[in-house]
Amino acid sequence: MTTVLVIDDEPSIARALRINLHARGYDVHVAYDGASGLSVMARERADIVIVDLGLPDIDGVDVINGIRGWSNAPIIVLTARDQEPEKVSALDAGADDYVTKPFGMDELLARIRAAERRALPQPDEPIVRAAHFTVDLAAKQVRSLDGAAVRLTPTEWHIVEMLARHPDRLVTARQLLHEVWGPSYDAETHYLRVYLAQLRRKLEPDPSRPCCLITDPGMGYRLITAPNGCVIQQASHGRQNG
Amino acid sequence: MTTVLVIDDEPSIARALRINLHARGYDVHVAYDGASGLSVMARERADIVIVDLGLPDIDGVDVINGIRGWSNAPIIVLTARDQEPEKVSALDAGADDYVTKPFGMDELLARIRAAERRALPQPDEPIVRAAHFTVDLAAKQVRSLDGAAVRLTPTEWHIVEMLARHPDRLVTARQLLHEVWGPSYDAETHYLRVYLAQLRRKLEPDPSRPCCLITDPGMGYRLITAPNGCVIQQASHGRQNG
DNA sequence: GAGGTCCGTAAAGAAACCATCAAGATCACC
DNA sequence: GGTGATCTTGATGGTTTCTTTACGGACCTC
Repeated sequence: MTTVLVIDDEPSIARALRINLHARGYDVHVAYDGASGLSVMARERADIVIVDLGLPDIDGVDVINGIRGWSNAPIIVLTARDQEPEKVSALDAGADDYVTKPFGMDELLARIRAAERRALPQPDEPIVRAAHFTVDLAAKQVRSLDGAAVRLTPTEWHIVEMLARHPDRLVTARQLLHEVWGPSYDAETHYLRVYLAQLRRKLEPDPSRPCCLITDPGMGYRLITAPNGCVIQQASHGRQNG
Repeated sequence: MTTVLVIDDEPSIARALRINLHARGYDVHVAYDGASGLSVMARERADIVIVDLGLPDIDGVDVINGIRGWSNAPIIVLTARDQEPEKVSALDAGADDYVTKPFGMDELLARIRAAERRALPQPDEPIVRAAHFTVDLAAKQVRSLDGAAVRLTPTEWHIVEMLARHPDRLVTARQLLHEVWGPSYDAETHYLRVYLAQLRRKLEPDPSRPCCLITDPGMGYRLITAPNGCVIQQASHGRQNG
């Protein structure tokens, strides 16, 4: 269940928020000043914070700073102050959104949903496994099977990345040149020969007999992936897992 | 460099955005209708999208849906429509923020910064361990292995923080410059060389042979993490880090 | 089998990039 | 106003990367 912390000293607003949020399945905590807001946040670890700027004790921006010191939970400012400098300072302090009173409850709820959605973990980019190396697209890194990082130049990486984003599929020379060198290099197929040879020297056990970086003569290149349980001749102690 | 795509059919708005964003170091693309907006997005992979709802061809919500089909880039709606149902449907379609015209440029820029900030990864583990030091992201402190705090200048910390937020991942020079010095410093790669040398002097046992703060020539920098209790072996024969 | 096209390999100069030292500029603070 | 810390900028030398040239082999066509 998503927990929302409301920090607002206006009882009517706090009450309206508690009722509406609770009706939609949120777990709601309410604090009526900044100090108790910070302490409730520390205790309850709310998933989302809604904070007024005009609190009786602490300035709202300091509340934002206090939370941002240790939490990345989305913070939505809900306040009557509508001057631009206040919006800017609140947002730059770490607030995620800024809604001015009077506000529409449906809009606020939609903004809460947007904040929730952003907080969901983003799917990671995959790691593409070939028979003798792996391509980690997120880390921009190629590792040999023993886990050692292989150093690639920017151009080399760009080519491997392009191939790894289309595993086992044919990538035409034109596509590669277009993506790596730009639209006016479509005819420089020789660049590819030079760089593919370089990559095979770095990544293939027998560069003259490539088994991962394959040439389709007249067509282009493709990166052959290895099935997960793939048996490699040596490197038996390895930790390649599913 | 952060790339912003503006989809708006009002020339005056589009022009104002282009000028202001460009002046702050963003790379700006402009599309004047939904169809070309979607195609520019597919081609340029903008980091942030600003979209009007009242486009001449496609409805803005459909533009949002079209982008959300394959991209998680933050989308900020900038429109004259201020009815609540439209806000709700745009936000629920996947928009991250909703700003109504007339709008303050400073506020919009602050909302863009907030969207950028959210796109930074937030590691769940607040302490990142490298072979010879640890980075405590919550406490904003670097400690050497014996537990002594290492004194870093604000800029030095900012760089270490950025690297530690992407442990083992490549961080490009542009990303670092953009985050630490601001959007208009993307070309000042020399700053990075100076500061990385400084950091290595403070954090690496042999600064001329870094093992934690690694340069990938032409690509960027990387903070190499160590598993807990890892014993570092002397560089045996080779010279490359693994 | 001659000729052409495509591919793989090697190597060298040019260009871009990086590490380092050090001095000037700026700022906060006393 | 002086002082120390920090940030910016310049200069130099070494290294890496990119581009280009050259050559030999494989394959297909005629």
